[in-house]
Amino acid sequence: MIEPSPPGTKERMLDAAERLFAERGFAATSLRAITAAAGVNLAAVNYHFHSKEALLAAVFARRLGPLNRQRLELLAQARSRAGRRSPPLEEILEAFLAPAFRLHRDLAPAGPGFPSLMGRIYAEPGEHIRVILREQFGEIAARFTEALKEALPKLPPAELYWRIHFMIGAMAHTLAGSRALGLVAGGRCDPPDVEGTIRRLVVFLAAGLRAPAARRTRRSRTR
Amino acid sequence: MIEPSPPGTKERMLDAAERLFAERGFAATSLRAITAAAGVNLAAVNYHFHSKEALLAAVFARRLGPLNRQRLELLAQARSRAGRRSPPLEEILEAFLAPAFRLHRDLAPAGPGFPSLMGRIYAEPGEHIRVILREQFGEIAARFTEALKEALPKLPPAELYWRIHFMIGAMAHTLAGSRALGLVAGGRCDPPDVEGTIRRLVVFLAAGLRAPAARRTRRSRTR
DNA sequence: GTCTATATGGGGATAGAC
DNA sequence: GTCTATCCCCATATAGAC
Repeated sequence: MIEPSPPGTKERMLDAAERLFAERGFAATSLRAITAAAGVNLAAVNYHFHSKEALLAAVFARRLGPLNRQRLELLAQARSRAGRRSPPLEEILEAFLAPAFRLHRDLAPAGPGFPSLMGRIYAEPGEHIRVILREQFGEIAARFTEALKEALPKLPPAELYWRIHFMIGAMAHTLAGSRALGLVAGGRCDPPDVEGTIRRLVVFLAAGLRAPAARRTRRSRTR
Repeated sequence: MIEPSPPGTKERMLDAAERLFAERGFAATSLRAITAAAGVNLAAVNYHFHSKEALLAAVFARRLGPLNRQRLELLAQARSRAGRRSPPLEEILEAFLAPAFRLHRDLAPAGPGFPSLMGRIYAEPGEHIRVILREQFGEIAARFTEALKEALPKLPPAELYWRIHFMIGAMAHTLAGSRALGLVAGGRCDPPDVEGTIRRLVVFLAAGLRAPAARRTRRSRTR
């Protein structure tokens, strides 16, 4: 569905890198492990890509291009449905969140590699990763921040920025498919239910974003 | 305030490890870098701790013991204030969140090492880390899940588990002090304002947790 | 484009003197 | 408890044959 043709060397390496980076983290994954999993020679990684870092960048570029295009398209659809008003907050959130989560399903045979990697990447240090994030998310962040501002005109901008930060945290952690869920739920949640996850996250985030801004005055700290 | 006596070799190593693990990630940080930063000999790490993984576990154990005790104490205080009723949702959230964020301030001279590390650790793969998380957070997760259930009696348990998951994601991402904030806010948020951050996060999460559970029926997916 | 072989450096861990 | 010196392995990257 995504790529029906038999994968060549380059694609097999991207697939393997995507999966192993997601499973073990960037620094902990060796090029040897990747080339072995892909069934290609070790030297191929330096022929097709330049370096390990460039391989990571290629992994991201391959998915995030289409993914971000889909996000913007869903946002545009929501805008055209809304006419001159702001689209409903829920539709903005869904346009942002759903494409990432649906990769879980659409890439099912290849495993949950990329979404999990995308969820983790926000937490990984390293300069190259910062660069990848800025390049891939800059426009998306600007467009959705603008849409959220219109949908929440009464929220002070600083408050909105914080809440977007919280939102990204919730999204990333959920995408990462973290073990932490098992800590608390004992297996009672259902990770494969992608649409349910999106819906739950949208409901949660919409309510959080709509909350009245915190007032300055609360009881003084005792500690 | 936390440790007035001059730090010995072991403490200096824990300090350096905490900071470097937070800045560079576990796998990307060498023991050589840690011992150099601490001003101790390389071999000391294998004398005082057993291995690199055991050093990481020691870093966590040193902070999470007091931190989790403080969380339970704040929860107990909220319970006693509330009498026979459930404590307000906001106070439960604050009991859970505030101790972690206040380390940012209380450990200020040593830098934001541990909170940032704690925020990132949820996203790091690796079996040892999973073990650390389970041992350090098991009781906390159980106690706070119970308190949240009482405060939100109408919320189906499965929904609550998901929302706790979202909550941990927002907390972790915020603790990690992520670069992503800069992406969206352009420096208009104020990370050092710890109490403000706690307040904002509590307001956001309380609203999300209180949202009516999502209904099954929404418009059918077009894609 | 793909392979073998290797250069070059760094990693964690440890032995054994002091 | 702390040091030096070293073991042994694995990392990324590249050279050069096919």
